[in-house]
Formats: sequence, structure tokens, C-alpha cells
Amino acid sequence: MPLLLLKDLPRYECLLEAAKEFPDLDPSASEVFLHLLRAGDEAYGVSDRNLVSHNISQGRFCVLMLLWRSVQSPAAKLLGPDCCVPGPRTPAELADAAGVTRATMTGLIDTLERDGFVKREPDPDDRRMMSVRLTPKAEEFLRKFLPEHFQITAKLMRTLTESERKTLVQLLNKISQQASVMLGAASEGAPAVVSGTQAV
Amino acid sequence: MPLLLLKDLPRYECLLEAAKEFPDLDPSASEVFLHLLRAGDEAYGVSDRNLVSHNISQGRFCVLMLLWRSVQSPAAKLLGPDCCVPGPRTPAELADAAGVTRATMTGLIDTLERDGFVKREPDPDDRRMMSVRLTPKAEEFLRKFLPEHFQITAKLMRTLTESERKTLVQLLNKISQQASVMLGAASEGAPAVVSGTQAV
DNA sequence: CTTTTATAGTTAGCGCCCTAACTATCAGGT
DNA sequence: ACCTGATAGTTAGGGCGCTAACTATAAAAG
Repeated sequence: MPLLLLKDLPRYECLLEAAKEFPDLDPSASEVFLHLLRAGDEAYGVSDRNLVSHNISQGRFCVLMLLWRSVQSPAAKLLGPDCCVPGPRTPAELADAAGVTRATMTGLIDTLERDGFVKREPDPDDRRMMSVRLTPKAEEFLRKFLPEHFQITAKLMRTLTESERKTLVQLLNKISQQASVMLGAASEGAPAVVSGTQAV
Repeated sequence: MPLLLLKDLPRYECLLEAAKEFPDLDPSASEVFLHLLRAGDEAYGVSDRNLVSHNISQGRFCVLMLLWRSVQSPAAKLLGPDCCVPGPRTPAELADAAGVTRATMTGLIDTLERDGFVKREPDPDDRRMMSVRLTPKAEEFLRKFLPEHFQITAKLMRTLTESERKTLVQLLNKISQQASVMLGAASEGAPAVVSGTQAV
């Protein structure tokens, strides 16, 4: 649960009241915003609680999943989309794929290596680079853990019908897209939004 | 942006592929889960970027908003729902309202006090307790900052129609409710879900 | 009145995020 | 060869979550 957020959200009427004082306040927009943050935080919390009970964190799990794509196993290949493209191996690639800084990735790899999930090896061609590999222990962990993880995800969404799920994804994508615009996603010439290329 | 999350989400077809390998994987559930986390993270990021540009963090902002309810000003009263109920004042009340531990709240108050947004005063009746108050600087900051904040929220949701917003809130509430169940929200006899009682 | 228990707040230490500064290596231009 | 600049990775230090252990005070039980 990463996010400090009010435990009880304001009622809609309160937002309406507040809007009288603050002309810029759009009650329904604020309502969506707060509910989105809360739902996201809670969903994260549900998943994270299970992770933590296995002595792993969200960030470390993410790294393991990324590295798994590089493992030469049928299961791993299925998870990768452009399946022939090799997964990330170097800290820089991992950081980029996970959307964190390299310094952060250094820390994650440090603890993963300390706990025996990962091994650093120097690149023979370029002595600046490292190559990160999963250990058998990590692969074993993932094979045991992932089914649990998927069950939890499925249970969390159980109360939504298929059509509701579809609607929800579309609406969330609208917000994501607008957020990208606002954060200035003026990166490469790519469409930039919802062009998924990674594993779970 | 608190959450380490894959920058590119897997395409739905990849989830379908992966489901062949993992019978527990519910593709549409995982899809919603990932999009929810990402949209929440991005919405958080949009808001946080503005906060940070004012040298304040999400957590500190949250504390300021909670304390604002205790200020004897018309604006503050409007934001509070059960408007007559005084807002939280002690670190324990603040921690409870914000859903963090008291240790965390101690740290937040420390930095807020250091930066001149807040003042700690001992309670004359119970010498264990402290009372936290906003400084004029903090009130001034909020009056200047909140309109910006509301504008950003409104802009983020601009692409959603009123009916889409309504739908989205309902669907998010379904997930929140299920998450509460799964996290074991078996606290008091209260209904426990969506019973908002706080300020923005 | 003394002992026990509960409560408020803090401190200490860890994880994971960040930025900024640093080292080592590589590649290009002269 | 020799600077220059780019790149890979790490280190240092800060913020803000957490848990666990601690101090001081208050309240309850004997």
C-alpha cells in the first residue's frame, strides 16, 4: 500500500458544497479521481499482501517477471508478447522496462541477489555492462507463486461481468491516455499509448 | 509515482496465451487489474508532479487537508462533511484518518513542522498528547494551491462524459468493496464500505 | 497506594522510490 | 595516441511507507 490516501472519501454532496467555494473544483472529476486512487491502492494492497507473505515486494516481483522472459523455457515464452524478442537482461534494460531509474534498479537487484533470486554476471564484450539472470530458486518461486497471484487477481475482479470489465478497461484507458498527454509523453514518434510489449 | 509497474502492459492476446500455461489466469481479470494499477499510478503521478513542484508530497498534502478541517474558517467548514464534527488534531487521529501508522505520521509532522506548515503544541489536559495546528503559511499555501489541484483533476477527467464518470465510479466501487472483503475488513460492526466522512 | 494495563508519541532500522554525483568503459574526431 | 562525450553501473543521501521496541503518562485493578 504505497499511497497515503484518506481512509474515508468525501461524499459527493460534500464535493458539491466545496465547489461553491472553489469554482475550479469539478465534483464528478474529483470523485472519479479519488475513487480511482483508492481502488488502485486497494487492488495493489491485495496483491502486495500476498507478495509480502512470500517475502517479496512488488518491485522485486516485477523484476523477476521481466527476467523470466529471458529464461529458455516454454512457459516464459508464452508470457512474452513479441515472443521472439529477447527479454531485458541488463540493469539498464530492466530499469527502462519497469519504468524506474537505474539507481533504483541497482537497489532491487542488490536485494534480489542477496536473497538468491538473481545473479549478476559481467558482459564479456562490454566491460561496462552486467547481465542479470534468474536463479533456479527464482524460477521455482515463480512457478509456485504465479497461480496464487492469478487466483487473487481473478477473485478481486469476480464481481465484475465480462462486459463491465471491458467497459472499465476502456474508461481507464481514456484516463491513462489523458494522463500521458498531461505528463508530456512527447517521447518517440510512437503512438505511445496502450502499445503493450511486456509480460505480466 | 509510488508504484513499480511495467511501462508497457501485456496485450490481451498475450494474456490469452499465458492462460493456456496457467489455468488460474483469468485474462480479463488480469487485464483490468493491470490497467487499474496503471491508471491509478498515472493519475497519482499527474497530481504528484504538481505537488512536488510546490515542494510538498502527497502524504504531506493529505495531512494539511485533514488539519484544514480544524481551522475556523468558512472555507474549511465547507470541505468537511459532517461539518460540525471537529477535524483530527492529534497525531493519532491524523494517522487514523489518513490510514497510516503513527510512526509514519510522526515523520510527516516532523517534516511539515520543519518546513513551517504545522506546529506541535502539548495538550494541557493529557500530557501524553500533542495537538497539531496549521500555520498561516500552510493556510495560504492551500488557498493558492487547491485551485490548481482541482484544475488538474478536472483536466485529467476531461475526456470522460458525466455518464462515463458515474459508471466508472460504480465499477471502481465494486472493486474497492471486493478488495475490502479480501483484505478482511472485519473491523467494527459498521457497514465499512464507501461511507465517506472526510475532506478532499 | 501500588501494580498492572492501556495509550500517545517517538525512535531505530529496513525497503524502495528519487536525484545528483561519481567511476569505468567505450566510441569518435583530431 | 589523445581528448571529448556518451553510456553502464554504482554510491550517497533524502523522503516516506512499514514494524518493533521504547518512554512517558493515564487509568484501572488489586
